[in-house]
Amino acid sequence: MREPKHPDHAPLELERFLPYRLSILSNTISQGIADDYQKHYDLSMTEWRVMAVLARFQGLSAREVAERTAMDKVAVSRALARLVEAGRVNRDTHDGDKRRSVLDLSEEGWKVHDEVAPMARAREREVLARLDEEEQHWLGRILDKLMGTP
Amino acid sequence: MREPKHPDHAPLELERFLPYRLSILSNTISQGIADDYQKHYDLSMTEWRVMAVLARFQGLSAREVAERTAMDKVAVSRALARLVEAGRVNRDTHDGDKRRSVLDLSEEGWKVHDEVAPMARAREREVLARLDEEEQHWLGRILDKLMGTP
DNA sequence: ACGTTATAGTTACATTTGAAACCATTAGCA
DNA sequence: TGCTAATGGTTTCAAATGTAACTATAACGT
Repeated sequence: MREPKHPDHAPLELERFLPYRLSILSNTISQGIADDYQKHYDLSMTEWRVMAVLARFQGLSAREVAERTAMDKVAVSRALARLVEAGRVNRDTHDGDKRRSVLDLSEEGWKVHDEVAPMARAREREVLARLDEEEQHWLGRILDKLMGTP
Repeated sequence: MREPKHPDHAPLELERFLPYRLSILSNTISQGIADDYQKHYDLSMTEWRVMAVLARFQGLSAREVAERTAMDKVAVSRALARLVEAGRVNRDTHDGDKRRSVLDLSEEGWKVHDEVAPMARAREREVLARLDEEEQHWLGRILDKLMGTP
């Protein structure tokens, strides 16, 4: 194999580069979880995220869903179209503002949620199980800090 | 705002869910960096990753690039097509195995690399600067562990 | 040497995603 | 009130991506 050397150019070491590593790790984990339900429930990751926030916050508008999922409104619109079509989400119109929708999981939606959520949690535990107590603690703290709004 | 409550369903708290948080963080950081060069250099993130590994390892084949970037071979093929077209990468054929290509950054490619790499590194530093020494240490250790192959 | 299998890489097609344009409705304000 | 701007949401079109099929070359086993 060739030598990793080119002194006068200071090449980037991709495999030590934080953004790259985070990207690989994140994709690996998220894809692993998605594989658990995508095929079996015909449910995309974006759709699942929408369902997850609707499980916690009932009656949100599409815009509010977008905020809470960090997805853009087009993605949310599309996810909702499929979810409503599949009978997993009920969509009403807001009284007094006909632009807004009022979203909720349907019975069927709750059923899916109650099966997928434990799977997702189990996967999270598997990942965390690779770290000891102390590392888990620091990870939480680091994420809080990096994702804070200073 | 509505109350986050639905006791008999144990909804997932997305904003505390590790895979979700990692995904948001990773996308925010990577996109921030990409914004630095995408428009200005007409260079996609995948193309940049290919250039970065070719800066470190000269004469790789496309398959080897795929391995080192964790991209699939189709993505690499497409990135290379554009990079060669743009005159940023030289592609030769391997002596003794006409299937393999032998890839290197061109003069022009090095020029781009030498401008983009410092920008990327600066961004990484900005992120890390939000953590203190100890946190940086733990982050590195945690990533090593989570990305290891046990 | 010859037929089979495997590998490197590209192409074709379908699906996903993103950006901008686009309705419909509401808010702001003269 | 009536006009303009802003907002919620969908649609449209182009670019990005994934999967499978394909071509060309090389490796393997007999």
